[in-house]
Amino acid sequence: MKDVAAAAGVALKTVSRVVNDEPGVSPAMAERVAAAIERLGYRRNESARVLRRGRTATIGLVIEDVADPFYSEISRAVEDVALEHGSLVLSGSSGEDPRRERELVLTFCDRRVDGLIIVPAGSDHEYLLPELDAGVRAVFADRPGGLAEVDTVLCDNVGGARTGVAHLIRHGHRRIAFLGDSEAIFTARERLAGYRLALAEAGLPADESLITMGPESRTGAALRAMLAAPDPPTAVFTGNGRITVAALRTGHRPALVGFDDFELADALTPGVTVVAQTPGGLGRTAAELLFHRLSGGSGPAERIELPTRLIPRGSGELPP
Amino acid sequence: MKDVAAAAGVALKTVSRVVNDEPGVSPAMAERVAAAIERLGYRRNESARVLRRGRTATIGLVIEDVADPFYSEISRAVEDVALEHGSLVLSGSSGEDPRRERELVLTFCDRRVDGLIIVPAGSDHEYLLPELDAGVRAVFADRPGGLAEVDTVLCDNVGGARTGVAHLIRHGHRRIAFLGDSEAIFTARERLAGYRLALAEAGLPADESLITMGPESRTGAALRAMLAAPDPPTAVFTGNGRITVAALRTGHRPALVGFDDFELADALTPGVTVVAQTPGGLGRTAAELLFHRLSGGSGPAERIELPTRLIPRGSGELPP
DNA sequence: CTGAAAGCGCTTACAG
DNA sequence: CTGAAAGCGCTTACAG
Repeated sequence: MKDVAAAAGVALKTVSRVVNDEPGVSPAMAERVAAAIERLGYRRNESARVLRRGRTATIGLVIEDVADPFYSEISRAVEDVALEHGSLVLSGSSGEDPRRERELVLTFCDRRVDGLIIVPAGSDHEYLLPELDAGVRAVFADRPGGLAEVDTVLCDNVGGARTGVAHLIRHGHRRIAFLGDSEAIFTARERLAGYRLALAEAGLPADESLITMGPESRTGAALRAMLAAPDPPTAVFTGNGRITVAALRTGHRPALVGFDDFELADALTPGVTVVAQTPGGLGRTAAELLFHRLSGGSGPAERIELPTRLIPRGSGELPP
Repeated sequence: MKDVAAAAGVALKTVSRVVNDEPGVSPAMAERVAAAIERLGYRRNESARVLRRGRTATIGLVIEDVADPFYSEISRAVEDVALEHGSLVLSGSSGEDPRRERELVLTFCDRRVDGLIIVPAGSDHEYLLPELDAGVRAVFADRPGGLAEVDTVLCDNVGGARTGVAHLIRHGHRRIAFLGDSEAIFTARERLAGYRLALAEAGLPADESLITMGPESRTGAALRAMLAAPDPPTAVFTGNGRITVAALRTGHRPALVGFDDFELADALTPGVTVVAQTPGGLGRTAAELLFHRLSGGSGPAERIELPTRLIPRGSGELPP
């Protein structure tokens, strides 16, 4: 910038004005400065700018795993919204490890991100307090975090699971298994609650031997064991996309409704009936809420719940 | 830092030494400073550090679309390697638009990233030259860019396609269709070349009416038209994961080998035979090469080609 | 082992 | 409309 100022024969401040499109520069002078910028190939140093201004025009995104289609769709949506607002995205995968989540968040804060979108791996977010005090804005997505004063965007987990299970009941099933993710995960617990709710509403008993909670690596064995037992389930409700896929991999094809839509759900035989949420919508909503706050939006913390949608494709309409 | 220095009763430089684990601080003093840091909740301002040091410990990643599983696996691998080297990743999706690629890259350069990993959307990378001169390191991944002096990591596109098509020929097919992505894309052209090579090696004629190049939105119609024509193909080779999925969606199940592995390829009936590349390996190799350069690794530009692997699952072993 | 001074490249606040 | 000075929070280079 100093070189540009010298080349154009003006003061530093004038170059700064031109670079930032600030008003109050005569056209002639602006022209002269622009020419010097062009000639020298000058580009503003963002680090210096950040140091002075405080805002980095960067947000941090912490998800579980970018390689998981659910989270990569969230990523894409967040990225798109950020771009619309002239921001960039630093992202990182926590791998469901609360310590890693914390580390990533704090690293992002050291880089002075303006805001954070966090898919909480843990439930304790005390560590965020000093950062929030320092002015960082945060939004929890997909799951609530441990701080009530932070905006949160979820999907209707209970309602979605309830709808899916009710659908199986309507098609005549009485013994319906629930294969969910680890109970440590909020969404897994909520969906289990929706399952129980649907059974209760239909006056059906909840047989605990038909419920398994755990990572998808254990889904296959659990399903096989249930189907081999006396009085096996005639239908299965799977608690997320990875678990649905793991269940399908077993080769068994009981009646099935899965939480989360996934690629090729319609290409299998039969097509897989799902309760679809929109990860893109989740990401977009969280990002828009964040930028709303960053541009001064005030008011109490919001808790937004996005609807789900049942998509019948065949597997959920099989008779017992 | 000033506050910490005051609180500990030492000079700024001493605090800096402690914060950066520099040698030459007496244990007693280090202790005193550490206590003050703890007490005041001090955290180093990275922007100021960057401004002074030059290095940002951040790299930029430009891919086509994070929401595409192929690229999100690359992302994850790059992120992991970056973390191992204490770096963060700014990422962006170009959407196959060369202008968007350029914009993202230059924005990343404005933020003074140390290095770039680019999946080129365009073939003209003149715009990178000034940045390279300014000291940014770059690696092209998945496709070569327009600069021979830049390190490049690819997979063996020609060899992979050749192997896949030869596999179909070995199973008795004589009329094999090729459904590839747009000819504007390097990998699509290379794979088409591999297809032609395999046919030529088997002494089979290349029937141009069996070749379609274009985005996956046109795959379904193209395949249906081919199968409805007189003398239809008995087998299909699909040029990437998205196109394979689009072909499967038609419901038709000719013999098929697809480039790229994908989730559920083994759960379909029949299982889908694929030529698998390892997106994770691509990302990891590119990132490791980048960090090697960043830590001073010299020598001429490398061009690394990763092998592919044929995975027979049924669809590629169907007879004509 | 410890520190005082200068400077990285900008923007802020103020003066003219 | 234009500019000179101070300062953002660090690190570098040098002195003691």
